[in-house]
Amino acid sequence: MWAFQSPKTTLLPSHATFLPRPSLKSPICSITLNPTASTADNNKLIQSLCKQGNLTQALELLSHEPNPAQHTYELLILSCTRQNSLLDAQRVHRHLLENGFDQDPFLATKLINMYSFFDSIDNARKVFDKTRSRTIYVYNALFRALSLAGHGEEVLNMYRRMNSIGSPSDRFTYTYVLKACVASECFVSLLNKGKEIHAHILRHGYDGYVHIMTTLVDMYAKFGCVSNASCVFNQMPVKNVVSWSAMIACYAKNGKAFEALELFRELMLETQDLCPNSVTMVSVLQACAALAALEQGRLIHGYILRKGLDSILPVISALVTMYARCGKLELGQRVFDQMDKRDVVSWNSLISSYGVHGFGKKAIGIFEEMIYNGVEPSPISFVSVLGACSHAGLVDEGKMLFKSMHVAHGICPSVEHYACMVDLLGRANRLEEAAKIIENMRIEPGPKVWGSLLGSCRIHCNVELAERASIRLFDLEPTNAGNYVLLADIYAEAGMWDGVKRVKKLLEARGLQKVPGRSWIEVKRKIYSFVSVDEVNPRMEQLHALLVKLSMELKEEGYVPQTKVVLYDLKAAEKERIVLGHSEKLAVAFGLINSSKGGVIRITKSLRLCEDCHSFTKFISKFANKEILVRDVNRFHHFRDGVCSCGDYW
DNA sequence: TTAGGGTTAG
Repeated sequence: MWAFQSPKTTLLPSHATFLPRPSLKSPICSITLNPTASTADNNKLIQSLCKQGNLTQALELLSHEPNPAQHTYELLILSCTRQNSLLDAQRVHRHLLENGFDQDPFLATKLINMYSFFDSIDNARKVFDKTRSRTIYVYNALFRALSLAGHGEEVLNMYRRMNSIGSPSDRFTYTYVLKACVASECFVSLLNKGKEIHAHILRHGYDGYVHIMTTLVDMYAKFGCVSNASCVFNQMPVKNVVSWSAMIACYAKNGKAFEALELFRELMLETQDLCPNSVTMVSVLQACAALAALEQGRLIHGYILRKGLDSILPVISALVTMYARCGKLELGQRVFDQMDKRDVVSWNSLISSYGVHGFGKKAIGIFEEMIYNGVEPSPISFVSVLGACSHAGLVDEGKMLFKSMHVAHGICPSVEHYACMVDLLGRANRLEEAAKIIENMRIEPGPKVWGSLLGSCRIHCNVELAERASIRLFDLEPTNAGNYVLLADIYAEAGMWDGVKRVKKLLEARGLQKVPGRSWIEVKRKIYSFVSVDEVNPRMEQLHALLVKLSMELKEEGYVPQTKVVLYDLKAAEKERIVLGHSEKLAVAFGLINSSKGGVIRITKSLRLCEDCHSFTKFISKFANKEILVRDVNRFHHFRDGVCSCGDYW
């Protein structure tokens, strides 16, 4: 047996004593061997080298030791992942096979976890396949690895086989299998699988485990099934801060920002023993950003400072986004400037913030500054910067960036990137070029890409291309009412009333309804919401009266109502009455009544701002001498003195 | 031996 004596003997533990024998020099790492050391000594030495992080010497010693212990391999595997060295990991694996440990289920579990860490899923699978004694740990490790790698269906198939051979699941299995349901593209079929597993959990009495139930809340959240998620959450016998955070995140991510803030309020008021943490705060900030609830966001920022959560990177990135999305770009920039360290997500937050405010060149500048600072762009960096180009009409710059993605940064364009390019070209009325991009795509264009094209067709009223995109969209997303409405809008603008009727019939036949646009405004920390067809809102009469008065006055100043988007073949006066009731005009009127002199009116809209509201708000900003900030579904419009920051390009 | 929620875009 041979042991190595490290030159840094002071680092070694007391058991690593060396006999006074003539020593040999290792050619590789200049450490001295002790030929009399026992296997036990060698194992101890390798283990201590691993614990010290000295993987090179541990491996060198391993190559001379034919009888390493199970625990030695365990520490070596851990050390390889800590040092992020796949090559060393494979060396350990080979050694382990040569020494007859290939059927050890404990080490198989460790190896599967190790290969999962290195994203080497084929190797993880091979280890599982070769292990005959498949304990629940081995199964769980593979389920975890496959779920993380996005192979959800494979996990579910194996889970079925596992059940059929009578191999029992444990509480860990359920969490991994639930995760598998959302680790796949085939959402519809796997939602049903998730529901089946939910039933298994109830049947086998696992519904008291907080981890499993929280994973279940998260699974329903990721499928967009908010009511199922809240049902599970409400029935949980024990909830902790993670369960609350999962439910708040569910609301924040699924367009229920009001509910997210309300649940956070409940957490603060009704649970004395639970303290929100950084993860909770990120979702709460997202909800504030979605509602443009600046005052609430400021309060949350104060809470974050008091709790010392202001140095956590995801929290700061969410703060940057919150301020920018509440119209306070300069505050977002200030938070970013004060960061001690930044990661790619922080940079992406700032890039997209400038993007939604229409500062395309500035967004490109930040993107370049990020690279100059040694931060490699991520796929989302490109989505952000291409989006910024699109809002600002920077077509050539966007095309260059798109090209550089693969050439300079080795990132293959995904569906999201193609959707950005289609949007960029489409908005700039280069629709044929946009269609050409889709034709030449190397991957299957999904609904996002066709949706971008249809959106651009709506802006430039291109009936022929819109029909082409719609055929694909109605097939890919048969229940998305928004696509039908866009096509109907295009027909209406083109005066093709038969087409409008046809699409409306299709919408009805599929049991779908047009989702009305909604606008919000925050006044004295309270959020007021408006929809155009709101008969129960007690303020409606007063707001309508004000809008009629304003409309008459503005017409004298040159305002001409744009009624071409009304989906009915009606007389001009009737169409005018309909567009005057749009939700953002109601919010503007409410803001005029309730804002202080010199105060900015901030409005958020759930859809794209319509042309009439855009023109109306420009006039109001001039003749009421008001600064109005409207965030629509895509970007900001900053109205001041009769002009909009988008330059009428949106 | 293994587990749950979050960051940026669309």
